This record gives sequence, structure tokens and C-alpha cells, in this order.
Amino acid sequence: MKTNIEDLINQAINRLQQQGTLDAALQPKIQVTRTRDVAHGDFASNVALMLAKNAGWQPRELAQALIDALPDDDHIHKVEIAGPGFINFFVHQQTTLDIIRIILDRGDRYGTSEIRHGEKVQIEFVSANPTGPLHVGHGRGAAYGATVASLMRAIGCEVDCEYYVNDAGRQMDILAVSVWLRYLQQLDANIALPDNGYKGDYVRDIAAELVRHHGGVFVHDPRLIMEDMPPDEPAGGDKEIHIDALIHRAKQLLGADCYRVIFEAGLDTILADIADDLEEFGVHYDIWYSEQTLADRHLVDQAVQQLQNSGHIYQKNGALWFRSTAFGDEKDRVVIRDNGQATYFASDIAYHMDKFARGFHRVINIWGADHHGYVPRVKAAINALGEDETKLDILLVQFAILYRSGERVQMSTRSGSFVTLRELRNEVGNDAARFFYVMRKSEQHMDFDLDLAKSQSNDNPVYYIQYAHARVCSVIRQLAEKNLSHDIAAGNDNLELLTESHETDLAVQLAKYPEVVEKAAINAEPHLLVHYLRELANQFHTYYNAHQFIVDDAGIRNARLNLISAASQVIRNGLELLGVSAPEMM
RNA sequence: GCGCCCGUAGCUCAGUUGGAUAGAGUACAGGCCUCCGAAGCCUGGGGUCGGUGGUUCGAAUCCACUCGGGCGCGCCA
Repeated sequence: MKTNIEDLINQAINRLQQQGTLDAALQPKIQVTRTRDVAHGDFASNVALMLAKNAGWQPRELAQALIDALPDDDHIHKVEIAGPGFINFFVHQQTTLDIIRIILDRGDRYGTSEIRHGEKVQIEFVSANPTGPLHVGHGRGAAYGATVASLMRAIGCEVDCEYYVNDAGRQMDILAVSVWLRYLQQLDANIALPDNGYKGDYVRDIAAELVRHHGGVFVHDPRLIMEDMPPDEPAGGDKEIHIDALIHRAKQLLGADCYRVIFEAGLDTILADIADDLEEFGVHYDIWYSEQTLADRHLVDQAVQQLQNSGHIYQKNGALWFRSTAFGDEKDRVVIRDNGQATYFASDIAYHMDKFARGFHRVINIWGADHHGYVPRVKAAINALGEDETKLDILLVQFAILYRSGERVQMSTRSGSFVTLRELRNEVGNDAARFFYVMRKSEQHMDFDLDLAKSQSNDNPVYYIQYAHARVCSVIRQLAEKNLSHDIAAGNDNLELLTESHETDLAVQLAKYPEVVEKAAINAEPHLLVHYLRELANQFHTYYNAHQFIVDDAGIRNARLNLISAASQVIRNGLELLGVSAPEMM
């Protein structure tokens, strides 16, 4: 209907331009919006206001001229000028109610479209280091990314979800050493974990598995391990130097093969745990992309070489620097360290090159907001390599701050005293977690109230929406008990009996759904859908309290049952996109 | 110090490609089950949209300055 009115206005403008009453050079952007106030009709356009200045008309006079030039349309029964020059459109009630027939016909496809048909999109999200289980901060990125993917699929995109596995960096070595030391402890060695080590219980579990499968083959004398070791921080030293030395010693004593076994035990166990966790959370990935394979395939070398060939690299202090300042970055960045090792950034350049090489129309990275300073250098690299930077969108997600009993829950990764995503899911359930995470705009800091999320009460917005769905299901169940039936065809034939204002209001809300999905998808803003569904649930509950659906008059009964069935269909479709269940009973 | 994000009702937040009288939840006060699920509905009070100035038919929205909060400024990842 909205696009329909846009067409009508376009025709009117063309007609005026052909008549010469309006400057033919004007190319207005037609804006048609749904009105907030019923007195303003169903749809309104500010086109006359936008055009007036350049056309040299008074807004209201231009509006009148446009209305006079407007073609007739069966769906519209009144058009009027209001305020400073808005054009308000009043739609026939039959047209409004017809959406019910459309929804029941399209079923779970209602709200999907092909406006971005065939657009190949890649979304990379979470990509947490596999050095420990996912925590609640990662949960927001997971829920957000998965929902954005669903939304984009709903408008016709072909979406690949990808997890970039940082399996090559120093953090992984620190994990491997942590596992090894726990392993030695479990075999009664007197040796402490370094200040910088990973101390979570999961490290002990991995070590225990090593003991079970390999016995004592990785045992070395603690005195030999610690011999000539630079002191750790508590002993007055530098913890970074200490742990790097420890990593070096571990590789030396264990040899490459044994070190590899321990390293991979840590990596594989944790990655498997992360994958399970996400799968249980309803977050599915198409590709798990290993950072290590970039180096193995020499893609990192190639990326650096390519930058070098195009003159964007220089040498300083024994390292190779990328001149990112030439592309708007604050300072130049090292890609190859003086010890010959590539930086994480170098890998990331190679990774993004590979993303572009894979032919996506659009590449989306979802990062924690603490990485925002990293955005300019990645875009700089993409520009330097001659790729189209506008294909890449980097969406930032702010942290979620947990509250329990009104108190802020403290989190710390290294100390191991943090709330994992799994703990959160067990505590509040997947539905509430998915819903709460996307309830707020992603770049907004979010307070996550654990007590509210798990409360099975009227305070909880998840239940509010699910309850509306369950209520409809309950009504349909009641029919059988009363020996009545729901005849959808008869309902469609009697839609004109839905004359109550609650009924037209609800139908209007249902008609908005595809517009909401489209906007939420294009802007990557799932919270719009959340707010829409709440409002829809509210309108349904209001209607429910005001009117009986199961009435003796078969015409009205079937029409009303069609309306509430359509409402439940839309709620189900919307919750599906959010990854939240729509129970028939609760 | 520089850069990015944020500041809207007591609290949590929508609304920000400029549109009509700034909305919702929650909390608070009152009302609604002989009737399809009260996990619900209705009514009410509550605001200098952080502040000041500017741009125009029109500003919570755009610009400048300013105050307050968060984050980032590694040859870490």
C-alpha cells in the first residue's frame, strides 16, 4: 500500500511536470510514512513541503495541485491537506482488512521478500579467541549476528555466517603452557601457574584429559623448566617477558611434536565447546575459518608483498610498516615485526583480502565496541589493496553489563571468575537470552537484568509476546470443545464484518510487519522487530480483552478467528527471526 | 591530550537519512475476571530531549561550542 501511494504521487508529479506547472528538473525523493494520529489518515507524505522551496510554490498550494493531479485509486477514499502542507491519505477499510487474507495465504513466508534477491553477504561474528569458554559479552554478538543474518535472509540475501578462529597467536601459546603446567601439577609437580596464565577450571579439565590419554609422557623436571627463568611479576619481574620465556622453554623441552599435542588439546577442546555452546544457542555457522591456514597458504606473505609492490610499505627499526596514515589512519602500523613474525594485523589484512576474493557483494564484521580503534587501519588496508571499501561494514556491539539483585556482576577472564554464556543460558533460558540481547540497539550500552530475564512473570517482555501467541492457540483449542469449527475461507469472505476499531488497528499493525522486517534487515537493527512485536502483542491483548472471538454468528466468528490467526502467524514469524520459540502452551 | 560511542520520564530504553501534540516498559495511584488463559486490559500523574548558541516553514534529530559517562590510542590479539 505504501509503495502504491508512492506510485500515485510520482504519477501526479509527472503529470504536473508535463503540464509545465512544475519544473521538470526536480527529482523529488518521495517519502510516504504511516501516520501516528488517526486524524491524519493512514498514510502521509511531506512531498509538498520538500518540493515547495525549489519549485517556488507555497507548500499548501503545491499540495493542492498534487492532489488535483493524483490518479484515482480504488483503495483510497479520501485525500486531504493538513498542517503546513502534509498530504494525508485515507484508505478504505476493506483494503486494510485484506491483509488478513494475505497473511493466512502466505503463512510463514509472510514478511519475507526478494528486495535483495541474490545479494551474497558474509557476516563474521563472535570470533572469540579459543582460549576459554564464551562469556556473556560474546553472547550479545552471537545473538545480534545470528539475528541480522536471519533478517537479511528474509529479504532475499544469501548469507554465509563465519567464525574467524584465532588459532595462531601468542594467546594460544599461553593457553598451551597453562594446560601443560596444570598437567604437571596433576602429576604432583611442584610448579605454579604464571601470573599471566589461564586459570579457569576448564584448563584443569583439558590437563586431566591429557593425563588420561597420554599418561606422564609430557613430564619434565620443574627445576629444569624454571632454570634461569626471568622472574614473574609477583617476584618483581615482567609478566610478559616471563611467560614468553616459559613458552620458549616449553617448546624446547617438549619438542615440536609433543608441544603440538598439548597445544591442539587446548584448541580443539575449547573450540568444540564454543561450537556446541553456539549451536545450542541457535547460532549456526557455515564456515569456521582458521587464522593458521592463512599463514600455511602464504596468504599473509602475499598480502604484505602486494602492499609492498604498490609502495605502501616501508622499513623502520627492523620492522616492516604499512603506511596506513595515507588512508586516514592515525598512525602507521607494523605488519612484520623485527623478529620476522607477522602481526595479527597482517593476518587480518590477508583474511580480508580472502573475503573479498570470495566474491561477496557485502562483507559484514561484527566486533566488540572496544575494537573500534581498529576499524580505520582495516579499511586503510582494503583501500591500499585497491578493493572497494564500501563493501565492508563493521558493526560495533557494546558490552552488556549484567545485574543480579540490583548489583553489577563483575567479570574477569584471566582469573576465571566470569559468567559464561552457557551459565547465562542455563539460568535464564535461550529464549530470554536471545531476546534480551537484541532488545536494545547494538551500539547502545546495555544493562542485562538477570532477575528480570529469568522471571516467569508479567514483567518479562519475552513472555508477554509468547503469551499472545499461546492465547491464540488456546482459543483455537477451545473451538473443538464447543463443537465449533474455524472455516478460513468463510472468514475471508466475511472480513468486512470486522468493524471494531480494535480490529482495524490490529490489521494495520499486521500490515506493517514486512516494512519492519525490511528496515530492521537493511539497517541491521533487530531491536526494531522486538519493539514491533511488543506492540503487536499489546494490540492483540487489548482486542482479546475487549471482544469475544468464539461467538454464535459464524460469519463474525470465522472473520475474527482469521484475524487472530493472522496475528499469531506474524508473531511466530517474528519470533522465528529472533531465534525465540513461539510455544502453543505455556 | 587526540579519536570513536553515548546523554530523552524516578529506573531501563524507543524515536536521530529534519516532520504534525516527544513514546513504551517498569515503578507509583486507581479500576476490570458469573465471559475464549489476569503471564492480560483500561485510566491517571510524571519531561528545560545534558547545557548554550546557530541553520529553517519546522530540530530530540543537522552544525559549533560546552558539561558529564564509556571505550580506544602496542612490533598484544
